[in-house]
Amino acid sequence: MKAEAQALKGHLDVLLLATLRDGPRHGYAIKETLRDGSGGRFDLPTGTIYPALHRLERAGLITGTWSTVDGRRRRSYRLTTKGQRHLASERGNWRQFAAAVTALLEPTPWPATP
Amino acid sequence: MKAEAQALKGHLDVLLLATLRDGPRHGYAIKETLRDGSGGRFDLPTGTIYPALHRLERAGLITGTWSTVDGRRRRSYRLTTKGQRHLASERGNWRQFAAAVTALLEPTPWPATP
DNA sequence: TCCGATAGCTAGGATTACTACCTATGCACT
DNA sequence: AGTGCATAGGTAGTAATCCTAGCTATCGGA
Repeated sequence: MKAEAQALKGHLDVLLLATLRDGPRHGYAIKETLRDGSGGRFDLPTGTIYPALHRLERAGLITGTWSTVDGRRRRSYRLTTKGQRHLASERGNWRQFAAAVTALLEPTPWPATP
Repeated sequence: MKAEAQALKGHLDVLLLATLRDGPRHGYAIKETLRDGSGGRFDLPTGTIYPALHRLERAGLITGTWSTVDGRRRRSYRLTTKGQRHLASERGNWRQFAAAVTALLEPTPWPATP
């Protein structure tokens, strides 16, 4: 398994929710938003995306509706109210997590906190 | 399982290596360094620490040596050359990962990039 | 006609952090 | 003397989740 793989653990859900911030999207579009929004870094296989979306839907954070566009079945997902709240709180959580990791990795004792 | 738990996945190894940056430490001291260095955020159980250290040793990133201090057995770990290289590259990796996640989470289109 | 992009899906494997438990020493308090 | 806590090490088994590998299907272009 790639090293990159494990790094996402626990953060994928927030990222998926974030892609729905500006309106509903279907799975494949979410995948592309994630890829493009990360500069190609998070180019996840559909085998990662779809199960994760089902998980989020089961958790009541997103809801999906079927539609057909050009003969292609699409399932559009949007954030529920619960999902919006969750996104907001997880965003704060990420900031703290990232700050803690960074602090441990780069112990630059600030060049003088005035 | 706690949400916090999954968040660490894939990042624990780097954090453990980082605690050895300034010299050898034994497992319990590593646990404390992690706890204190993260403001109490990463207060990991020994059942997480020790297996992870064994994993890192198997991978050749750290080496441990037994000693006895005050009747207590201690296993002191230090970074190998390979481990130092790994830490350096993973630190860069973390920066990029964190930047990508942050970019996706907070789409603040900078207030004007001059 | 075949291939790639789009669009959706599942089963099973691999990894990893956790819970829960165990042993043992030294010290402080009762 | 006995109890509990911090220190110090460890294991077995479980849960979570992301991946690989595979599947179906439509549409447009080479």
